[in-house]
Amino acid sequence: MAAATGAGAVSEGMRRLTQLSLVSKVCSELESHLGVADRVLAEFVVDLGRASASAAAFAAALRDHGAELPDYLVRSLHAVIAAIPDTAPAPAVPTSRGAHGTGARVDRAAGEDEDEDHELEPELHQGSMSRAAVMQSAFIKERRDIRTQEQRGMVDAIPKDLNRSWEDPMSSGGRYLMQELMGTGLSAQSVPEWKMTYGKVGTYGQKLRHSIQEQRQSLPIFRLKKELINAVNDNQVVVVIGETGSGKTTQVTQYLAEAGYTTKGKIACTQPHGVAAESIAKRVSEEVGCRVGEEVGYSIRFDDCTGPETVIKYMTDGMLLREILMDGDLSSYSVVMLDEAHERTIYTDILFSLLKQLIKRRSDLKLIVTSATLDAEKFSGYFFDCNIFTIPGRTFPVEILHTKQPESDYMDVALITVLQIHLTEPKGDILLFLTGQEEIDHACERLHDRMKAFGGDIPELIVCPVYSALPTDVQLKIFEPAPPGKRKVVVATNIAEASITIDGIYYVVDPGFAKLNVYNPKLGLDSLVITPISQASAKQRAGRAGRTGPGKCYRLYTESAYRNEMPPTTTPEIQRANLGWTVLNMKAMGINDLLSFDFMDPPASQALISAMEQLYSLGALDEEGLLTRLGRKMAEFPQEPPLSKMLLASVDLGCSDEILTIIAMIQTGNIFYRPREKLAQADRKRSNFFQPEGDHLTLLTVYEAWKAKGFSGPWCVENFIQVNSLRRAQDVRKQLLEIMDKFKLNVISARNNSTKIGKALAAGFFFHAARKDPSGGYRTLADHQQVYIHPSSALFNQQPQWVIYHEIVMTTKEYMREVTAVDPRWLVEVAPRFYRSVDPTKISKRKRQERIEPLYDRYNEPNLWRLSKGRW
DNA sequence: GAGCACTGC
Repeated sequence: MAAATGAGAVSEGMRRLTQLSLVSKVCSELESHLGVADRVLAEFVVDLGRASASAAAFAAALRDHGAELPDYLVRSLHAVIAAIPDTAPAPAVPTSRGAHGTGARVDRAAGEDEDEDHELEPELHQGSMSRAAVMQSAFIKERRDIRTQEQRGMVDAIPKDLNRSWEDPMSSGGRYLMQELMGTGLSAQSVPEWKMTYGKVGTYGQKLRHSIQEQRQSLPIFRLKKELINAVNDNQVVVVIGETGSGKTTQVTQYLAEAGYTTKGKIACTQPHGVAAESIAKRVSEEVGCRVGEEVGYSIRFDDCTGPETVIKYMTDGMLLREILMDGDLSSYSVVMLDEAHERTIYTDILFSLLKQLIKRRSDLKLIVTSATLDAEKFSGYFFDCNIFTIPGRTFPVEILHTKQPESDYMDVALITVLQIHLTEPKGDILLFLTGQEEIDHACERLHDRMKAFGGDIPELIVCPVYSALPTDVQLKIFEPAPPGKRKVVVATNIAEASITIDGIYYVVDPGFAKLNVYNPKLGLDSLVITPISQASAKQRAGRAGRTGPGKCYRLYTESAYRNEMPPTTTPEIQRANLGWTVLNMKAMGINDLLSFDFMDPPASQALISAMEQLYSLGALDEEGLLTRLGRKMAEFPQEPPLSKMLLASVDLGCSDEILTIIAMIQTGNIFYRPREKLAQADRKRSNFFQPEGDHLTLLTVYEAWKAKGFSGPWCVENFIQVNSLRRAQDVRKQLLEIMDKFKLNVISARNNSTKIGKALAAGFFFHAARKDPSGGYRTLADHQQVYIHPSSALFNQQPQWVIYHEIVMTTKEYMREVTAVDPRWLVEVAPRFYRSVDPTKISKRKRQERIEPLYDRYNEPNLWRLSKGRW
């Protein structure tokens, strides 16, 4: 079938087109007859229809599987099929349930050759029916699942208009991209089929319809060019409200360059996301007519694509913060544009304050802060009541649909909605927001499977997962519209909410929710919480549907939930994150009085204090809260302070080679790949790497083994290891190594001396120590919390007396992740500010067993740390 | 016996 070409294929395509419109008609008919609540049944029927090669087959399938449907429905469906003008009576199909009228079939397309049809028909028919048989059990099961949801009131989530048909002529030969990819060297056995389409997505080049200049001039900002330049000339700070699609990000820099600002220095434009900085720089360099890295460049972690000629520099906000650390006056810049400032990353928030001070010192420096409408007044107020410049957006209306009742399981409803859009809505790509990688993978897999089951019967739906573990170039490709006649569904996290331009999206499905990292300073513990998104985020998401034309946004929550339960804006990151790294860097910039620092929205003072306590116990701050020499070195490393401490300690201990690798691996995360369907096999493979000392050495072992195999990709696949993660670890390691070189820190191997490695680990993570508890599990030494070794740990079956852990995750229990066994004497040795051995003659029986205790109770007496003396 | 994002340096 797949190979059918020529007239046969045309007639097949025509047949399927007719088939499709038939199913649409059935569905719209269903809707008018049965109302919304039966749309689940409609889904089922649609599925049956898709699996059938003809109306007759459809009718037969209805009779065979109709036992699951109410009689009245089966009757009315047969009536509908028979009444469709394009159908003609076909030979009755024998059925056990007797006759509900006769079956029907689709007319052949005009001019079709009789013989060919005969040749095709049996094969199509059989193939389709056997597919239908395979699908039957799945559909019935799924329908039951859906029915359960129906009882929970979910069915109204399914969008209404089923009566529209697909506008574009689809390609009948739309086969699966994976078939083209066979033989690319990827092992089909280990890589899920739907993932194999990655490399193909976006390789179609979209021809630009207009010249670049025409495009630039069509942007809403173009009319305001002169006013904008004047505003910047006349004001040192301007807040710019640039709505989506206004062109501010790409044009403002160019206008200011044309106005002569680049003769006095560079123009910096910050972005919260590296992918955005990179893609924008590429776009702007096209417009300017240079290569990236010449006049226009970008600078993100691991990728500094700038040169001596670079005058327009797109960069991450974190990168500009690092530059301020090196040059407090930013003397090489004439303009700083903080773009997407409403996203309120920690870095933008600190840049706010630093730049506010800097413009007092440098009257020639221009500052532009872009903002969403909602925050503009606040931003202006913070920057001396500066002027607000509004650029209207070029957006199309977006119809917003809410559900009538709350959802309890957004995932299924989201998938049904996507399919519904695909089957019934006119052309346009779909963007679905989910909360995490696993959800995305799961969704893509199910969509792909479903589409495969449909075969070539309906237009192709290209499934595009987007999350950070994917290589950047793949992500960038995904942001192009689908080729004509095909539809794309981008399944993404909040990464797609803003910053990144995705064209061709007409439909947005927003369940939403999002995962937010919430830091509890009292417990010193990060936890990921699925929380409802803010109204502002919801608007952003909906806006994604109106970039290319009028769109629709399907919100899988009620309008009342939107109004009453969702917060207007998201809490700025600085008020919910662990501030260790931030505080260390501020100290390194010479900002000592953090409690009276001019934050736009100050973090809780408890969060600042506990960050300072942690830095003190690591030896990065002294008793006065001033940066130590050790702290200064730690600030050079782009990672959490405990990791930097661990690395610096490893230099003295003589195991920095190993610790470098461990740090790179631990920061990368997601090393082991555990596909749902091969959990046992994946876990077996993983356990081959287990080391008796614990997870840190296990990670080291994985990396070393990969290295010994020449950094081989197939080896990773074989061992259920995520090759992208290892490559990133390799990058991180390389970067850390460069910093080590810069400061002439020795890279020494411990040569299997695991004690050295253990001590280095303890030097960074001594406050994450726990002791086996007689009542089961462990208790942390610092605050006696009950915790457990994570079942994925190499030590899960060992349960050693004393351990240190990298982090605690709260899931069903409080689990320690990345656990290593330690000798408690190491703790006293490496962290004298935090632990001391207890005099056995002066303590209680219980304490005598422990023989080690934290030096102070940091929660009840937060200031006690000032009393302890230590030498660093 | 398990569930977890994103970004940034």
